[in-house]
Amino acid sequence: MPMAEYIGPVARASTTSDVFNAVADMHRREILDALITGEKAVGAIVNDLSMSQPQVSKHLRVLSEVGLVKCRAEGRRRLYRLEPAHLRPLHDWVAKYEQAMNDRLDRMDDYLKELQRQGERQ
Amino acid sequence: MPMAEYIGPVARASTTSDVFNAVADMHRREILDALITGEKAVGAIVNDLSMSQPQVSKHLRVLSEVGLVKCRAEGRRRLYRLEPAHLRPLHDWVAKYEQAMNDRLDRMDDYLKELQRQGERQ
DNA sequence: TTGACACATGCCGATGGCGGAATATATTGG
DNA sequence: CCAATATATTCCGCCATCGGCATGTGTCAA
Repeated sequence: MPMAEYIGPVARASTTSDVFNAVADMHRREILDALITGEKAVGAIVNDLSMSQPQVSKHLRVLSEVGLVKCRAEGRRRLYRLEPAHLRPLHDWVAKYEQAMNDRLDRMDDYLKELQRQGERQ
Repeated sequence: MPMAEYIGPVARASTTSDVFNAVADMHRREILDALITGEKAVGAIVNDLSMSQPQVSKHLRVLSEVGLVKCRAEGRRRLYRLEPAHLRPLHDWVAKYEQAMNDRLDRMDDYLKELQRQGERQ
């Protein structure tokens, strides 16, 4: 068998800067979860979760680049807030599978709900 | 300033085998999208998308490990099918943000729908 | 059994991304 | 201006992952 010439890695889909990758990281999800109650300063996030400050800043940068958070300066603090509308791509993508989801396994779920309704009526 | 001792990389959240990471990869999303119409053999996927066969097999392995696809042998072919129920974690996580999503930007959406309804009535 | 087909797996090089440490930048108070 | 605080950025090492290539494994057909 002839050894084929090595071609080399093809230009890979440049990662970060798409929402799917942004939320793939657990720590970034934790940060988003922390912001769900309202805007927070970086230091508050650092305290709430226990991550280093540079780590938080860098993750916030990634989240910012995909639009999932916005920043507002107040004195020497930066208040970050959620921009949940930018989860749309993710939401829409998952929604495509809900039909299939309902068609397959969640028949059982419907069945259970039906039983429940009948139980309530008696 | 004293040089701090280097501690080394902390045990990082072991990646693959969570759904978020599985769908973070564009090619894996394409494979899932290809399976949305029903089960397909590996070769069919290789043809539909244009990826190498080992690439497809490896991505299918990752998707399989997180339960997003199941495999069925038919002769010498392996038919893969979607298991959309395993998108639940993703779905539930995104759903947490829908309230915030509606509360913020989609007031405009509601407003547009209201206008539309009024337009239909006249 | 042999050969062809369908797929999985192993190995490799390269790249990206993550976290830690250190430093830079900006803002406030005295 | 100076020190302290709050955050961003830079540099670096390591590891995971990705894709290409080659090969292994199982199945069918003749």
